[in-house]
Amino acid sequence: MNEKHVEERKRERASTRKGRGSGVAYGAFFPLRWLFKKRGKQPLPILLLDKMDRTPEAKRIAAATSSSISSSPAVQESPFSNFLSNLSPLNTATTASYTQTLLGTNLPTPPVVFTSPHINLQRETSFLERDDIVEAGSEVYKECNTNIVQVQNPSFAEVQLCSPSGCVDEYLADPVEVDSTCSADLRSQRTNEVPRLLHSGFAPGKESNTEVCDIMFGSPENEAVLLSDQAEKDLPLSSLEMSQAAINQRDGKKTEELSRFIFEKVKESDVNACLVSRAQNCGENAAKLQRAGCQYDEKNASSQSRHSNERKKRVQKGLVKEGGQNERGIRRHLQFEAAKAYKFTILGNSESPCSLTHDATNSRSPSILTNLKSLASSHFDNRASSSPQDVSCDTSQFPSSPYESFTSAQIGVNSTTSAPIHSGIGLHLNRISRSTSLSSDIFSSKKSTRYLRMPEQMLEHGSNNIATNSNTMKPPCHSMLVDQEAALCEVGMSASQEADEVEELNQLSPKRKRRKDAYMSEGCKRCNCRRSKCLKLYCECFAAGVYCVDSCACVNCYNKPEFEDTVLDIRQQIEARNPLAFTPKVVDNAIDSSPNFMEEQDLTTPSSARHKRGCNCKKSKCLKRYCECFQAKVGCSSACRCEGCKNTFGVTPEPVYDRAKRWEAHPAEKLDNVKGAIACIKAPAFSSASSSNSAKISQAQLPSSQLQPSGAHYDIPYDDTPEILKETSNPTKVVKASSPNQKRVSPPQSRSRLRERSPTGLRSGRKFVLQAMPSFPPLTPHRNSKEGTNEIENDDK
DNA sequence: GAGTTTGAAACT
DNA sequence: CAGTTTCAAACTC
Repeated sequence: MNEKHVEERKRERASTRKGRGSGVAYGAFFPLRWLFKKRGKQPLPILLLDKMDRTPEAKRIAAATSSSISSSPAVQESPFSNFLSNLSPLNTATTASYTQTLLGTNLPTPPVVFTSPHINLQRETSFLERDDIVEAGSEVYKECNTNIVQVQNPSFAEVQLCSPSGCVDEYLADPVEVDSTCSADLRSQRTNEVPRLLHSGFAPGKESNTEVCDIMFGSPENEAVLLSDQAEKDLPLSSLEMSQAAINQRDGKKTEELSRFIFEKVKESDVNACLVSRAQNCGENAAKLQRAGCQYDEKNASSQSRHSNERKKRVQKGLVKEGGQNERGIRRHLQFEAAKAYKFTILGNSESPCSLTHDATNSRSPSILTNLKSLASSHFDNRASSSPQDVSCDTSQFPSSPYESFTSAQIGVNSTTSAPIHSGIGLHLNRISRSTSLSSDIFSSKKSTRYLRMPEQMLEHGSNNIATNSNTMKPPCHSMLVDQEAALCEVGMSASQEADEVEELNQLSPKRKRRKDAYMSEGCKRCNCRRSKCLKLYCECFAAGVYCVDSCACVNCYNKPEFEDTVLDIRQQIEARNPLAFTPKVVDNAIDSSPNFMEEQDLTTPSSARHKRGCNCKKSKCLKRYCECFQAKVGCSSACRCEGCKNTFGVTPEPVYDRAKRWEAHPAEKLDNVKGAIACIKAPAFSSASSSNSAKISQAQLPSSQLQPSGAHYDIPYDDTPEILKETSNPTKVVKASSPNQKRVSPPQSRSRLRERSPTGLRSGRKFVLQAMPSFPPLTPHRNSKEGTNEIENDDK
């Protein structure tokens, strides 16, 4: 942190600024900025927290940061981009309007990464009736309940968020998926053509580019025809019942090819141009789709159509302040991971568990499916409670940027169902991102659960199964570009939950009660940061991946949409230090374990969840909210290093730390413990997880075979192999396997000896765990390796 | 509401 | 990387 860096950053942004105004959809290029960063073409800006203030200069810097996303001149001037810029003129009011809004050179660039309602409002609207989606969703819900296994690709099994206000859905739902669903065959054909083009070489010629682009993103003309035909044939809902297998096959192939293709395109710096073209096509599709959607409305949903049209008019007139009262307390989730996922895909990182291939293979993870199931359940529960008039669905909210598409993707309906996926650029970047971060979609669907209105609730309902799942499932990619605020704040709680809330509220201290009350009334979490600028993990909002809201009492807050770039930078820096920094603190054992284990676990108990890193309490005895485990209403696990733990949600007979110390003092006991652990492992079934003490024991002694690789087992303590555990001759190893406190347990010589004996075994095993987890993919290759290193180090500890 | 305690996060 | 500092929430008075 020094002045030099500040100046460099200013200059860098000033120079970048000059390149703006190219008429390129801003959002579409944003990921490339990340790409260039990662590829070393642009140094990572060093954010100077200490230098930041509310001065105009600082704001200017922040604004400049936000605006420094335009494509490079080189890209813009490439033959390919020139060609594409002449293609697919924006001839619809929709596109023109939106493009104009975004491309105004003098306008502050709206936050794209954090999909903003404002952006949405600027778009012209066309509505599919929400009831249609809801109705379709009901069908899917049945499907999910009866045969969840059919959902082979969780990344597409997104849950339509259905807030009472409906505002989120309205602006994010995208009916193109209907198109994509119905045109699966056509798209498959296109997909099949991609390899041919790729193998035959890609020349930046006009025809080839056009062809590839159309194949890549789908011909807008064809899609439009399909849409129209579909609408005329009155097919929209029937399309929802299309074979999931066919869809997945198609998507799987396509995304894989797309990722490859995009990677090639990035190399040629022409992806921007291609995206431009597709952004334009997207606009065309929007108009066509809009027409198609209107036809359908007229035929099938006259009453809803009326409401839709009324709302459309209001929106067009700018009279609808989306959400109305319902947007109070609304905030936007930070959406970094989506960008990273996209970037990752662009980079074609084969190491990433986020890779498409990985996605395809891991998408069948039973735990994922289970989570999906619960999510679907909760989602549709919410959906069922939505009032009809609030379920209109704006079909024209095409994302014009990848980020917006991410948003839609995340909130969009399960593609198995009516999954709104965008044609054109949005659709495909979206799909890539979704494929790349398959779990994130599902996990981020936490917004669809009534327990997860806000992060704090996620913790406070940690004892609840669904909440636990959601906690667990809040992924590193948890905060994908989502405009989920309304949902987070609006989704209601059940009566019992509310009663619990009230009871809990009554037990709180007055101050805490006020805070809690404010929270409950606001429906959103509020921070009170004074010095961190809400850009550190100290800030609960920031740590939760949400923007601060006006009701926050924070001072000098930078965790706001207008500082999105700053937030992104900071977040990236934090994740560089700790890739799991933004992962949920509480994970569900169910996710960490095999289906068998899940069956044997009582998932309704707090013990089914545990704190990811474990607490480190010394004085609170894990009996106060200082303790993160206690706060999350989960039992302390073997990951904890607490002293004198009396966690009522799950207390080991003997705190691990104490036990570790005892072992250290009396090594002879180690062997006994080892034998006991092995005996426990060999036990046919785990004891009831509802036992408060079982959490630590079962987790610590769980054989790795049951922990991997299906789940998001990114935690450290339990991933040693059974072989290691079986080596009872070396008690230290068993201590390692069963306790995260090995750092304090293992004598240095033992550790070194362990390394000597198994120089690679543990490392590979650790990496396997990390790479096998679909839910929390490393964000960058660097981080990937770093994380692996960290895990190894932790292992050594 | 002010002050203290606590433990996580950040820093050195 | 262990120790220290910073930070904000939790808690007490």
